[in-house]
This record gives sequence, C-alpha cells and structure tokens, in this order.
Amino acid sequence: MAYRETPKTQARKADTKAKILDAARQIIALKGFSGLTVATAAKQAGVATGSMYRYFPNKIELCTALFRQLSGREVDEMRAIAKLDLSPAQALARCCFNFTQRAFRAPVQSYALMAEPLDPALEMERLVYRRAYADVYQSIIERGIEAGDFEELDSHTASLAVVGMLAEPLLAPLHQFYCGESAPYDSRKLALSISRLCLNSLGAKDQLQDKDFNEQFNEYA
Amino acid sequence: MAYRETPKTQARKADTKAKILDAARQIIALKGFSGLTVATAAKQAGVATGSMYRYFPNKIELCTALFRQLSGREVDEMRAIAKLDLSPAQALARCCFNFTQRAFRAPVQSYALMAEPLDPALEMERLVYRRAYADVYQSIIERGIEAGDFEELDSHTASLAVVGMLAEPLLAPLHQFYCGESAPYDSRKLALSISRLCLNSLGAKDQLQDKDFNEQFNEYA
DNA sequence: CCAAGCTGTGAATCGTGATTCACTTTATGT
DNA sequence: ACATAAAGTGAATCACGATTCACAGCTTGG
Repeated sequence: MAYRETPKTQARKADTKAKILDAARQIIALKGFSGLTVATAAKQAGVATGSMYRYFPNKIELCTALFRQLSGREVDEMRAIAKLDLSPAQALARCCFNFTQRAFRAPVQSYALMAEPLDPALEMERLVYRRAYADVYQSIIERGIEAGDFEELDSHTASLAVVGMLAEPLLAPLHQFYCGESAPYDSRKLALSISRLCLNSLGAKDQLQDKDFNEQFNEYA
Repeated sequence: MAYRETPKTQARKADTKAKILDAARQIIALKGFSGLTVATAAKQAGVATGSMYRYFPNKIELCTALFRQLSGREVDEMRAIAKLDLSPAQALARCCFNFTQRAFRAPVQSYALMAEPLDPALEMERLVYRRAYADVYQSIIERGIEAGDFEELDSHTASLAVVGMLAEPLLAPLHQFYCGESAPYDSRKLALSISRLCLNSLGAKDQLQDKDFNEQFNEYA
C-alpha cells in the first residue's frame, strides 16, 4: 500500500468541489436551475463531465448542496437581523426591506430559489427553507406578542403568512428577469408597501412611525 | 370530395376531448402533474396514446387546457364572492375561508395548481392565474379603501400579498397530501387565522366583529 | 356502393441529458 | 523508481417519455 490522503490532496479536493459549486451558482444566477446541466456546469468549472461525479454522487446532490448554500445565506441574513437589538416591529420591517433588496440584487438566482420549478427532491428542500424563514419570523412575532406590541394571534400561521406576503409580490417582477425581459422596477417602494402590510397583519398599529419606514426606505441602496 | 364535419361528429369529438381532460384531471387529483404522462392519461381515458394527439397538438397544450379549466373554476369562485352584496371585509374573509376550504377538499389537485413544479409554459399560466386572483382581491380592497373601511395603501401590492398570505400557510399541509402522508389537519382554524391576518394587513381593524369570524367558522363544513 | 377524408391504434422512433466506464494521469509512501 | 490508489477524461450508454407514423376502421356526400 502506498497512497494515502494528505492535507494537500484534501485541500485540492475541497477546492475543486467549491469551484464546481461556484460554477453552478454562476449558471443559476444567469439562467436558473433549468439552465444547469451537468455538462454546462462542468465546462464552466473547467472539469470534465465525468469528474463531476467524483465530487457529487449525482446531479440532485449537487443541486441540493447549492440550494442549501444559497438559501442558507439568505436565512442567515434574516437571523442576523432578528438578533440585532431592535424592537420586534423594527426587526420585521428590516427583514422586509433586506429580503426585497437582496432579491433584486440577484433576481434570477432569487427566482430560482423562491419559485422556479425544480426536481421534487429540491422542492422538498425549498419547503425546509421556507419553514426556516418562518421560524425566524415566528421568533420575532412571539417576542412582539409578549411585549404587547403585536396582537395575540397564531404565531405559527402568522409567520408563514409573512413568508407569503414577502415572496408573492416579488414573484412577477423576478420572473421577468428570469425570462430575460428585465424591466426597470422600483423595488424600494415595493419593500415599503410590503413592510406596512406585514406589520399591519400582526396588528402592529402605531408600533412604527413614518420616520422608521422612511429610515429604512432611505437606507435602501 | 365526400366527407364533411357534421354536428354529430363534432359532438363526438368534443365528448372525447372532454373525456381526456377529465381523465387527466383525475390523475392530477391523485398524483399531481408529475404523475400525468400522455400514456397514463390515454389509458385512463380509454383511448390509445396516439389518439391523444388527435385532440391536443402536444402534452403542454393538454396540460395548459387542464390547468386553465381548473384554475379558472377557482378564480371564478372568488369572483362570485366579490360580487355578493357583502362589505369588503366580509367579502375578503369569505374568500379566505372558501379558498382554504376548497384547497383541502382536493388537496393534491390544489397543490398541483398552486405549487407543484411544472413545465415553464405552465408556470407562466400559473403566474397569469395568480394575477387573476390578485385582480379579484384588488377590486375588493379598492372598494374597502374608498369606503374608508381599509387603510389607504398600495392596493396592487396588497392584493399580491393577500395571494401570498392565503397560499403559503396551506403549502406545507397540502404538500403532505401530495407526498401521500396525509395527516389530519384542522384547516378551519387555519382559515380563521388567515382571515384575521388578511384583514389586519389592510388595516381593517374593527371592520369585522368576532361574530362575523365565528359565522364563517361555523359555516365551514 | 364508392372515394375521400377523418379518427383510432400502439409499436417504433427520437431527443434530452444524466450517468457510466475503460483508460490516462497524478499523487503518495516505501 | 515502483506499486498503489485516487482523480481526470469524454465518448458511449442508458432511461424516460413525448411524439410519430403506417395501417385499419368509420363517416359522409354523391
């Protein structure tokens, strides 16, 4: 026996794996998952088709890894906001603005994660991440209810409703990008409307003043 | 020349077309679009695979026709509610209850229409019908704003948010049905929570009394 | 009854893309 | 340098369903 794994080969292996994932991400960002074939991803990553299978057992696993990586980042972003020292209403408003802003920064990728038709296995992942978003919102909502800032309501359903409220209005414009018909779109106004609707839905009347919204609105780059 | 179409042959043709659509619908209702192949639909309809192509130029057109038929019914249901002589708040609440109730009556079919991964051409149709739902809600919302029952807000975004609020909380349970893991679920409570959230989001505080909600809640079969 | 033109059939064909595999190249430890 | 085990390759294979097509059975007006 003579060959053994070394830190060096392990590092190279991890590197290539990351390179493949990044290549796949670039494709997603441009064409969505529908444009991602093993062959194109291989070419983009600069490896042969067959090599892909040294790093991922099959295409689904590759896609799943990518999906988790990208969705994970987004959810983490929301988690980070939830951890800031903000009132529940402020936290939620900021989530609305950030989510919208980030979606429009990488519209095709966002569409791919949020709504593009996917393999059933990935659809399952999508549900998991929706639930993860909802968990973040639910914790904020419960904090708000305890503080008396929000109405007493079913925080579980409310959190899912927030997920829906946030995603649905973005879908049509994001789909445009996905189809390559990018029209200019005032996503800032959209975020403003959505944040109002979200807070209203929780009965957060008077929790945020116009100035709070305006602050978010103006920070929105 | 000797052959010509007659009312009789036209009727037979229409009949078979309807039979095929209904066969497809049955499959959707059981397995979703992913279970719908030209071959299985043909067998279910009692015709040969090749015959399918006498009635629909290709699978996409068949699916599109089916999708339109089923989604059309659902949207019509909402339109009918919008036309009743109800206050905007009552109309919206009723939409929430009806939508939820109908979704759970045919859970797999509803999941298929609302969220199952589909061919891009069908995904386009889905967007169209989401917009159609939103149009109905928007008309109600605008009525509510004019009447001073709802807050002044962007009715376009609000209508989309309502679509999202209504759909998202149903998704996880409906997906369970789609996966064949049907767990018992109290959809009535869900409808109640959702209707509260919807009305809240529009700033419809005090538009509906508890008794209004209870009425819907109790009518829910 | 006949010719013309539908409608019905289902096995064979086709297209798409994932996956495999026999072979080459590279890395490792003795 | 050598034997061994991975990693790299890309053309060939495979799987899955939609679609086609050559032929058979009906309908119709003349």
